[in-house]
Amino acid sequence: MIATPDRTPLPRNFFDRPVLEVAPDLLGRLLVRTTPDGPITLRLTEVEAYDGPNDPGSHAYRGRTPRNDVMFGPPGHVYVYFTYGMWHCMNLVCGPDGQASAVLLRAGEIVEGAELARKRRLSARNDKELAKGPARLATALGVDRALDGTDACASGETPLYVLAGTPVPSDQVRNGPRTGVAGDGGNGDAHPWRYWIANDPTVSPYRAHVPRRRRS
DNA sequence: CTAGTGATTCCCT
DNA sequence: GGGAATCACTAGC
Repeated sequence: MIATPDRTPLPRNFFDRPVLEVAPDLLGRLLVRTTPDGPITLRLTEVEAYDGPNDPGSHAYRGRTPRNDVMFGPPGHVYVYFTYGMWHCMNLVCGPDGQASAVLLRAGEIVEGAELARKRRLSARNDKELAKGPARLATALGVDRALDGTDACASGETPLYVLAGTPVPSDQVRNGPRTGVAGDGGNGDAHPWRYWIANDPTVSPYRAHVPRRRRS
């Protein structure tokens, strides 16, 4: 018997914890994007942790800038960045005000509003691909820098918020190295930054980081 | 399935 | 100036 997902918002103190504690706890939670045409709801299936000042792979590693400013603010807010000239990716800020850690939302399953997500993701061959990858996830939900700094703990009062949903039992959580991150030191290092739901078809495939060659 | 590469623009050095 | 927390597409196995 499947429990009905909990539609109460996650409280701010949920995010005011160490990022490696928050990240696996976000799996199975519901992200709601309200749009003029109706809500799009996504169940989180894959996330990745960035540990602020201690983490060479984090955007916050080299200090506060206009781009990463929201990461240094209070927990429970959305940090959106623009990358590769074309894409946006979204994070949820964790830890106390000033700490600058965050969880990148890498993939999810669209559980409501799939017809709206499909219009934004015309290249998706099936619904499993709608949010399979961090930029795809942001595209499917219509998230860009205009939503940078949104409070995700204020249900109904913001265009983007997180509900308790159904947390995933720890025996269904898998973890491993981050994907595609420069300065992550290759392999043997540190923490299991990336977390996903075992055998979930919406989880993005692993890709090792490849340094780009210069254009001729 | 895997591996390689072009697209395209912002931001920090 | 040049790298970037990616994607879509192609070729080849």
